[in-house]
Amino acid sequence: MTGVASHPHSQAGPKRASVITLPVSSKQQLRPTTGLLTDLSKDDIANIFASAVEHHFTKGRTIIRSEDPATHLFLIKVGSVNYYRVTPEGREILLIRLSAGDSFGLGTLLDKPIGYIGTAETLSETELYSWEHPWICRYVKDHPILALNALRIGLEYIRLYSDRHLALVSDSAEHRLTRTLMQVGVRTGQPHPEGLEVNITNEHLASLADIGYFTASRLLNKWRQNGVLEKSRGKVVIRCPEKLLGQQTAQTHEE
Amino acid sequence: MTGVASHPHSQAGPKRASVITLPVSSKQQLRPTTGLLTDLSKDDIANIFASAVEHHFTKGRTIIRSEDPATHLFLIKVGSVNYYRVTPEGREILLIRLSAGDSFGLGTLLDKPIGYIGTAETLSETELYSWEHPWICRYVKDHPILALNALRIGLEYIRLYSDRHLALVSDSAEHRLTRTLMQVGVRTGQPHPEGLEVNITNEHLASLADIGYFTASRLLNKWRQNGVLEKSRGKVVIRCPEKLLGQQTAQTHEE
DNA sequence: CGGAATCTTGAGCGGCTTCAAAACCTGTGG
DNA sequence: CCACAGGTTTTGAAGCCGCTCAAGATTCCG
Repeated sequence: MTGVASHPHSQAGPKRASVITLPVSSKQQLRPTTGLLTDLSKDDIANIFASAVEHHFTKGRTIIRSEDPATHLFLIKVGSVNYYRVTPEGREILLIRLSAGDSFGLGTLLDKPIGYIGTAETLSETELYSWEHPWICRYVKDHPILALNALRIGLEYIRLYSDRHLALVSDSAEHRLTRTLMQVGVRTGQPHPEGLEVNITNEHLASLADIGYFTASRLLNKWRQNGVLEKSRGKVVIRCPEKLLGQQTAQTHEE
Repeated sequence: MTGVASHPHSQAGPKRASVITLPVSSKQQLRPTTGLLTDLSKDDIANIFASAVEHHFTKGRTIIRSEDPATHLFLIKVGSVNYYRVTPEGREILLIRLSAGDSFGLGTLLDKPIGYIGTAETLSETELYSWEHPWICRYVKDHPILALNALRIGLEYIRLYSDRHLALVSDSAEHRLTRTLMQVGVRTGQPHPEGLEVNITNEHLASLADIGYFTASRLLNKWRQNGVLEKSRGKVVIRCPEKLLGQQTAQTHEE
């Protein structure tokens, strides 16, 4: 759940997202190096999109469901979706938040696909491309690079996921929330006169950071009082990332 | 750390490990469906092994180190290794325990490999095959199936890893330890007159289950007193798996 | 305006972790 | 054969972080 954040960002366009450098001290990789369609020729890419089906989803729709047999590969054109799993007790655990350029259903590249790992649900109006298993599967045979791109993405997920895991067993709730907030900010944040704007609820933030619902609220409030960020319903504006990172060690010298 | 367990089991031999059914109620997949070399022709496999370099390691040797650039692909011939990462504070967090038939260093299939994710350290006398990045990389170009196998393995890891994560945020320490014990038992356990023998220390078990060192000792003792298992230095013998699973709900009605 | 979703704030407590110290087991070498 | 050192395990006691629960305030939207 935690910082799983980062992800691909390329696709249709000939331009590839460049790796941006962050005001983050640690060596964690916040931006992925490649997307699913990286290194394919323009013709191939055109071909792929020509074979895609476009879908339009309203907010709050479920696209795929955890455990279902994987039949379609998806790539997000515009919008964002939550990718999560549900515990036996019914709690939803966010694995990652995907946005434009990200893909899911990678299992469909396999001849005998494994079931979808998580459930994908739109957070806003979302458009996405989809391909059916037989087609994508045939296509992979001719373009092995696709399988390699998927492998790279998968390995990056594993790394990010183990990052989150390490944080969960060795960091404090506070530390984890800063990590998560920074990562989500970098991935899906929007420029804002006052800083970096992130559209996310406390609940989702908490789930991504693997902390309690209320704990998140308390921490965010503390930071708001410190002037590090602003908070309103479903939105966070990070004013100074540096200070946010600093909080971890500086702790609450006040209160 | 947790149930990461399962993994490939095929390779040189023409026989493929069949999926075994377990006395485990949940639908979790304890045995992987394929190994890295699945679906390659006999000739190809022979070819691959002909190009491999064999290594021999004594107990406690480090084979690869987390963050190092990935230069070699490894496949375990015989023995077992711990695959772990280290927290900033120096604690070792076990990601998975690998054994014969398992491979690591999958990032080397990529043209531009990502660094090794974890550190691999032998637990016993271990023999393994290795291939250098340029070679394996060239080979993948001609045999895309390799990339697909690696992708499948990666996706299975992601699922197992998120399983572990869900368990960590929603299950009790006790529940997690039973899960872990069963998984390790199935993967690396040996037949034993009294039940299933698992060679592992409390410390490693605890790390895989994401629980404290001492908590593991206490739980194991409780179960030993209930006659569910036997414990000695570095070894656990599971007498009745069913009861072990039952513990979770049955709790300690005694004490 | 009403209702639903989101967020705040306080108080209590509980499952694990942490720390300390001692017992134990195993292989090694004298 | 015994003793010793290293790694492993046990057991007790104390304490804390963050979860849980309850109840209210706030914001949004139709």
